Amino acid sequence: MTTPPTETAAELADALTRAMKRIRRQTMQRLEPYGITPGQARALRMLAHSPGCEGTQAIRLSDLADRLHIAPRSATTVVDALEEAGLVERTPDPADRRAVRLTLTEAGHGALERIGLVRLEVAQEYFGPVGGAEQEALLLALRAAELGYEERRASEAQ
Amino acid sequence: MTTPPTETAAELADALTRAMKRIRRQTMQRLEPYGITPGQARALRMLAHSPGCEGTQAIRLSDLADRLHIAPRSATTVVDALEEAGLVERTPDPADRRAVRLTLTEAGHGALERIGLVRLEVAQEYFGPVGGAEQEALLLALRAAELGYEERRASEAQ
DNA sequence: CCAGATGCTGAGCTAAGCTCAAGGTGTTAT
DNA sequence: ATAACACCTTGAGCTTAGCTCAGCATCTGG
Repeated sequence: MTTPPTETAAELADALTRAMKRIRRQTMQRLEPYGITPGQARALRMLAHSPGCEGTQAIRLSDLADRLHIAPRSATTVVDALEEAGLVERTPDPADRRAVRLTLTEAGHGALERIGLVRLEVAQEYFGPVGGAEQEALLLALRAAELGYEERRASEAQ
Repeated sequence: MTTPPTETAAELADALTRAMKRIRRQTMQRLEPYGITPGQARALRMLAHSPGCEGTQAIRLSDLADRLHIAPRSATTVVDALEEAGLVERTPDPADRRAVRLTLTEAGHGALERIGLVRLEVAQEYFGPVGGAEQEALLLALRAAELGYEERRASEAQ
């Protein structure tokens, strides 16, 4: 639609791939000393985005699995490790005794903060050479693409 | 340096992560019917970027490993699969009988073409909502970031 | 109050990486 | 010339992060 810029999009995808690979690599390396694997970091970030403290209930294991796009059984394993490391706690759901609620411990919040800092640091380093205004523009463009993607998916699912 | 746009960079990294995840997922899904795994696609693309036909010699297995950032032993496995599928050929290096040279077969070139088309298609779909000019700008920004990264790495290695 | 759905986990599998070691080749210094 | 060392590939066996299937405990609609 609308005379596509043919190759630009593909090169964009390539550049994005390289960027992500590098950013992930860097982040992983700097997180390793803390004993945090990428998978654990993802899980912690999901937990952070889910209230779990006041108003709403803490997230349950299967919801975590959904958000991470992994099978519930796999989430069990991730949470095992996180609990072993003292970063999250399994607490029984008072309202449904089958379910397990997950809450971040003090140490979990600490880890999360470190993760945030590392991510910020790496991102700033990587995008350092790009001007602030251009960064904003880039962000807007990516958001536009995201939005389009989500709309498309929504309409496909009817 | 230069009053950093603090959060923008981090959000950028997040947006990039989501974009990549989606693009990879789509590409993978559309390549699956052809029986091509992402790892194989990566390898084929590397082989394509390496002459292998005229002037210079075809690439050797350990070079492929280097470029894919995997251990030589792992490249062996990838190439096994590719050869099994009839997409590449191992040929003995006349000049060094330890080495194995890798060349794309006819079928390999065909597969490569399909891969290219799928990648293009997916990228165009994803970045469709972003204007052509903005796509160019995005690409330039990413290239700037890449360049900075490469310089940094080069200077670190002295 | 019971049949079927739901939530978690044990057991065991797969894919894609890894290391270590060995066999066949090159290369270089004595 | 040859001994010593370095290099290319691959066999064997391990690790990690995911998966499915089955099973138990628990909920819930009829």
